[in-house]
Amino acid sequence: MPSMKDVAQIAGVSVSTVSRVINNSIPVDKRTRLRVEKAIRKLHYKPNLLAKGLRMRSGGIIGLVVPEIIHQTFVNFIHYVEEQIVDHGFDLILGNTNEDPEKEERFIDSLIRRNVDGIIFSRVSDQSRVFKILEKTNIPVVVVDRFLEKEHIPSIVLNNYKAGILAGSHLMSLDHKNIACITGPLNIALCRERLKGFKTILSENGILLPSGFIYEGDFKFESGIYAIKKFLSDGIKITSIWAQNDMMAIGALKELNKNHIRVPGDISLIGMDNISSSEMVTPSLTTIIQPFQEMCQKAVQVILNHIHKKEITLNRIVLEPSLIIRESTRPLKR
Amino acid sequence: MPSMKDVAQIAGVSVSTVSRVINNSIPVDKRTRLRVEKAIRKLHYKPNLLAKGLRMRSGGIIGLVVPEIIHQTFVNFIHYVEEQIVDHGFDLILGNTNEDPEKEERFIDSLIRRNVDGIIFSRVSDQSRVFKILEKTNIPVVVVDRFLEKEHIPSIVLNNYKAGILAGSHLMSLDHKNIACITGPLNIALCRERLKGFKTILSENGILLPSGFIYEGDFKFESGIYAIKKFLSDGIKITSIWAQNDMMAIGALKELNKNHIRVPGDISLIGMDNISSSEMVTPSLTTIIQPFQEMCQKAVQVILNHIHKKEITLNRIVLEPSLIIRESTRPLKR
DNA sequence: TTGTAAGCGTTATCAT
DNA sequence: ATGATAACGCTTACAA
Repeated sequence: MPSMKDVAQIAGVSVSTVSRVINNSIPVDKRTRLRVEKAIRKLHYKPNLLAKGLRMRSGGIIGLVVPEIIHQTFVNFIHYVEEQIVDHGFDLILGNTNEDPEKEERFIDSLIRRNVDGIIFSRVSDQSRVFKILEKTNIPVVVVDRFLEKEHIPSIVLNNYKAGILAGSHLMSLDHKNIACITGPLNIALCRERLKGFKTILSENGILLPSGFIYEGDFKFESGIYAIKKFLSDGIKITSIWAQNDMMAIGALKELNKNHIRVPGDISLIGMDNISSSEMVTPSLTTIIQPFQEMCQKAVQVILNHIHKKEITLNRIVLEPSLIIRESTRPLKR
Repeated sequence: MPSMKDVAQIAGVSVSTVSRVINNSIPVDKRTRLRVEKAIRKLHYKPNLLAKGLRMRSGGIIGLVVPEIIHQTFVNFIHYVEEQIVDHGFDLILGNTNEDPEKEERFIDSLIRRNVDGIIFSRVSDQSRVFKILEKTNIPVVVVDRFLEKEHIPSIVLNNYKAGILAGSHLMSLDHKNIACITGPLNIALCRERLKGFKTILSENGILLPSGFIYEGDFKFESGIYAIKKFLSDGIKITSIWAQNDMMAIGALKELNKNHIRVPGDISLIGMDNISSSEMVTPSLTTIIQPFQEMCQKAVQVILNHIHKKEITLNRIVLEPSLIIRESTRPLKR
């Protein structure tokens, strides 16, 4: 690979001049600029990014930390973050922590040592020790899909409370009164928020959500299956269910099918996330959409603002979910 | 961030000694080594990777090029490649080309300028100009899921012909004789291979696959829907279908459901890829498994071999598909 | 407008 | 066994 030196030699100038031409930082004489550009073309010269990054203390890289790769939510984050990032001339280093604090720490470490320009986390735990490490680096950081109570770190979150409201309202608008909920892990705040919104809107309309009507799952397909098994063996009478993500909703659908309970004929079903399978299954799922693309846009924006020393976002940015009605919900027949 | 200089100062040695301790390249006196290590711990010192990469002409990075991110096949590649790579101490830079040659070129360019240690492609086109560029760099390169005819670049591919054989054999073992196929884009070699295997095994058993029984799709959900619409409007009589990926199979399933054609009651259905939805739908899909993990392992292995100057793989490595039987196929009733 | 030279944080060569 | 020193390829005062 040719270096600036080579270009300088061919153009008959010094390396600083070449640098100036490339970054057009300082005015350069038209004629010499032309000579330099010609040399650059001739050699197919491209500045080395490590040298540049080393010198500028800025690697031209954004790190994205996900707790899992094979999971549509994070695939969305990866997709949209990549899209945003390359648009702004950065490269993306992807790291999967597998929820392992040690892997997480190693990855963050590596990012710091690469002079990254920013780090985007999706769904870290409050406990995560990495924030302590990052505090002393002034590397721009943002958390997506999770609000950290204690830390003063900007986060982009969904209005999960509202999601619960949307699900509940829709079901009630269809006249359902016997309603169940399959939640995600309740040690995750966003699951509690969703449930809270759901409960609130129901109770405001005089509908109770007994604890037996709530099944705590883990966001996986199997949870949906177990939930239905539980509901069935408990013999509770319900006409509708909200599952806090599509995966569990589809699990529920599968188990309902197996027991010859029709959706939406006997039971209306709502999911959340709008994963691709949600419109592929029969019946297609009524679900709640998270604006993933917008979340990632905001996340990258927060980083860029920080880099350019504009307003540093210290609070949270809240985005709104929306309902998409498909085939799995219908008015209660009397 | 502290540098070697800081460590050296505290330990009262020169930077070279610090470097030696870290890389234990050359023997260092036990006592000085201890002093240095203490200083390192005290400062939480970690070598800067850009400086190291610049000096060593090796960035400690592997680039992964995918044509698309939101697509289970590539999600698999991303997942397994990441897994492999960090195991070997590299970081992963991910680039999505969106099938756009210009984006592809920019990405490769960026990788080269970062002194990457290897590049893994998934499914590039034969036309791709980047290989010309890469030829002069002697950066290890490997292609997954695609065999490049012309170039002498190692590739990891599936035995797609065999996949066709597996699908056909399974259907015939269930006594099916009226068989249709929904293919991927036939300008992609692997689709032609799959079809060829399928046709071959059928004809060896005296079963014809008339052109009207073949629908050329594009691997997307909608293709499955259109295929069924076409078969139905053409009025062809079939009892089983192989779709060359699960996405299209699920589309077909959806459209069959809509037309009250039962799977597997009226029609047996096979997919390919074993995407997560394939066991979530009802009936769960009989499908063909690609050993994605193994493919990625081999890919990384090829890169590592090249790096360590061991045997440089110049040929293709072929891996075998396997059949997993679930609910969507059953013996033909007479 | 241009060149010289120092510095970013390493590793590697050559002395000592 | 250890230390200077050059070099990796770039940017940026400072000089000219």
